[in-house]
Amino acid sequence: MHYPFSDIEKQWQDRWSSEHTYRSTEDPSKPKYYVLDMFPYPSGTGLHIGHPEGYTATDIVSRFKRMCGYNVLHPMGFDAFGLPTERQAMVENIHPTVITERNVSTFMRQLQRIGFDFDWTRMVNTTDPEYMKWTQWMFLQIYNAWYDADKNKARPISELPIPEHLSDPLEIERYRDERRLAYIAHIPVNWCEALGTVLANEEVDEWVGKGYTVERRPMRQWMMRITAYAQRLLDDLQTLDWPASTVEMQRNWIGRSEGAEIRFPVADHDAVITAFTTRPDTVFGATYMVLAPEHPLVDRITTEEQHITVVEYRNAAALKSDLERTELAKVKTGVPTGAYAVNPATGERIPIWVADYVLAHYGTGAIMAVPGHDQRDYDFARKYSLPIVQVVGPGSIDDHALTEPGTAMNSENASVSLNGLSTDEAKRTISNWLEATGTGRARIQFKLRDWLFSRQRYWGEPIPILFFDDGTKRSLDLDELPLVLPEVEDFNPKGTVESALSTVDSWVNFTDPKTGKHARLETNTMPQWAGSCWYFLRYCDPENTDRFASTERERFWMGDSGVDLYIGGAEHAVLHLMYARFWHKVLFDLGHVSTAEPVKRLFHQGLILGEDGRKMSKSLGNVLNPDEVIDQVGADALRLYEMFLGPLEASKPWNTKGVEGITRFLDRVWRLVVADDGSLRTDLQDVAPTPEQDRVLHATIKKTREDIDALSMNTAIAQFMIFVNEFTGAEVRPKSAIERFLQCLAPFAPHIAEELWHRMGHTESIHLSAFPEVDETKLVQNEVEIVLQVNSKIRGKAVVPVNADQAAMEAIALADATVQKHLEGLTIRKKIVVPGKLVNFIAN
RNA sequence: GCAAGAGUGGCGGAAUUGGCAGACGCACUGGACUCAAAAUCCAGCGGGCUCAACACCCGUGCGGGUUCGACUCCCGCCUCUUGCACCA
Repeated sequence: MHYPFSDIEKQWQDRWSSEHTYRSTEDPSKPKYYVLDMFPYPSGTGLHIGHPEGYTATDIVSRFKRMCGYNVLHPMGFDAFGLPTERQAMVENIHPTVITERNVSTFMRQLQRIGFDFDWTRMVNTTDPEYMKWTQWMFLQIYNAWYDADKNKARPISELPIPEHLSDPLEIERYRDERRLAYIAHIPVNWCEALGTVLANEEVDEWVGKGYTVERRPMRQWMMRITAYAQRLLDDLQTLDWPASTVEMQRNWIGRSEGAEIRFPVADHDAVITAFTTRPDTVFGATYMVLAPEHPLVDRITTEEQHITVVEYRNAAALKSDLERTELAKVKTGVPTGAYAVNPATGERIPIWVADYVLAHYGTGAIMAVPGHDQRDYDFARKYSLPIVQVVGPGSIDDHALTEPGTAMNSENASVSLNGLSTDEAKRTISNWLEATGTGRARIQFKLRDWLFSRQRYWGEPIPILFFDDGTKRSLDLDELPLVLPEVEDFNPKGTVESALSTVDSWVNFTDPKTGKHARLETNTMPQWAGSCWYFLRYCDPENTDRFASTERERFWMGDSGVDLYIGGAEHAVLHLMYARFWHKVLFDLGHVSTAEPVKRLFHQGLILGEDGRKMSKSLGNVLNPDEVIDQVGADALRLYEMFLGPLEASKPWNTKGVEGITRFLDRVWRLVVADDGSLRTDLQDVAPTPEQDRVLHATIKKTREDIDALSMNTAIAQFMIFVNEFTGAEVRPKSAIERFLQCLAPFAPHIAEELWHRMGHTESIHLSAFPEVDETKLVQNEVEIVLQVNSKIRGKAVVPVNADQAAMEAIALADATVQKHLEGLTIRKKIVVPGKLVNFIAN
């Protein structure tokens, strides 16, 4: 029969809660450890089986660190703003606040059943007005800041030098607005009519996959100037202990490329086309130019004859989705504008085309096409019979473009020659020439784009900006925050580009008490990412009403390296983790936080797949509910099983038989201490462990310590099983060894460990006890088994004293019958002796 | 296409300054206990050869290489997963 997990788990959870066992301490004499989970979105479906995986891992680490004498912060909260709640509210016709409360309480109940050591007094909820207040305040910090490129940091907008020629307040305001880190722009965005909102590029796939239609539409939007931080976001990746794949993804996302921008005058026209290229050394081979269909110069330079063709082409391109313009469109299309540009290097007139293989939002939206050395340009030139010139050798451009570096050729004019130079030299030389002649300059281009920050939804943080009738505006002061959402009758999409907030006239339209002027409030709200950019700061000091967190407590917990360990899914590798880094850096520049990076060590747990090896989903019917698993086998078994399944970072399938193996193990642990009748076992005695028992015990302590630090929970549990196998077979079970084993087990299976600890006579919680130390002397073995080899093949084994010298080992090896057999008739040419490992005779 | 990571028994997985491949668990087989079953306990469990033991041979995706010795290091492939994808 199973041990009584359902009784003891509930009982200990209640007792830990009433005794505040896991209340975070802030003892300045002890070091701190901040271990963080990515907080969940409280969906209506409740916790799924994947949630406890990462949470259990952090729970183990936090319990272990607490037992090692650290002040530990292991908090939990809810990322509760977002579209699904609003949609659920619409379906059920209940206010999102109520839905959120309901979902949060379900999540909390489920989390508590698993026995996590979260300090619930520090719980945060992004929709709580007291939390929102600081999200809005931080937004305004960003809004009221500009990026000082000289000092390479953000500074308050009040410190922005205003050019002397500006005197009109509106002009000064515009000058500032153009430099704020949060600003309004009119750009094409992903608009979803059915959802009634714009979506971030990264969100589009998800909703299109669910059958929604997303179109590109130019709209007024709030943007975050994350691009100002591109270089720092890239550089600081080196300081982080993050998964290589995530660092790589962020690097790609930032997409730094070095090159030059080159100015091409339009022939017989005053316009100039600026093109960005990473290969300025090939400028002599630029035989045509291409503008993106959306490029602002297209209208100005297109000739009368080409006008209709170009307009038609542009309209067709506008209707294409991004998918059609990229993935599906392997065949490039384009039309000539009829205009010509002058290649500044060759002085030749080259035709200007419009083609949608050039993206409006990257670089300058225009390229110099070098078909000889760029495959895309090559394909296009071949299709439309444009000239192809080779300016880099060696090799032939008969079949394809030569994109590799080489030696410049055919690249000479009256004032500069690249001929004979390597690609690197040629780049330097031409960049200097461009600069000297005013036709261009070296430049670094990033792929990263500014962050689209506004949503046209109800269920998000309102943007605290007032617009006055005279065209001026002001941001709300701290004493006016939080700006809370108004009650609405109906938050369904209105088919307009404004959120449901715009329908609440009394909220939107009012007389500003501070200025006495008539004002309109911004009706856009913030995206879900906003609240998750800084929640880890709020955990440090969640009750604070004067600041998002006091300086002292922020410094105490964020220390000099920020969050010590952050565990969450890899799906946030670029979005949340990039946004949060940016947000944190702005706060850092403005002096509000003490670290340049929020998270020192990051780890992604893998997916738990269905028993069939496929991703769990409702439609496949392979979804598991943690509540059911706990009902059947208990929380400790659920925790242990999820950890034993395999490496934390790997995706691995659930296996019900495997769960049985874990329950069997826990039953064995129970029986190590408790007899069938429920009393303490009589063979549990105050005796000294045997040397072998001591060795297993200390190996277990050592492995537990090492494996928790390495997040290798599965191998620690394997060691627990070895311990239990060893001690189950013992006639007498030394109490001291069993107790120390329970302390090792405690972070993993907190309930059973606590119960047995108390049954063995302790009155204090095992989770507040000091983690056992390793006695290395107990691990030293007197004798070791070595391998005897002849010509590198294993021919025997021998047990030798651990300190046996080479001669002794050789002698033992030579005495082995099988070794002798294999050496018969051969001469030993070489002897390899590795102390404690092997003896190898090379003979022929 | 580019980038990152992975490939080990029937299954999940262990093992890295190069030194006994398969720890631990699951499944399976046998035994003990039982009238019997379940549970529990004990033992076995990569493949080949062998009645069996000893001995021997093969074996970490494939093909090469370095080395006394390679799951581990190097070169070239194949497959899978994830991410990015006309980024000039």
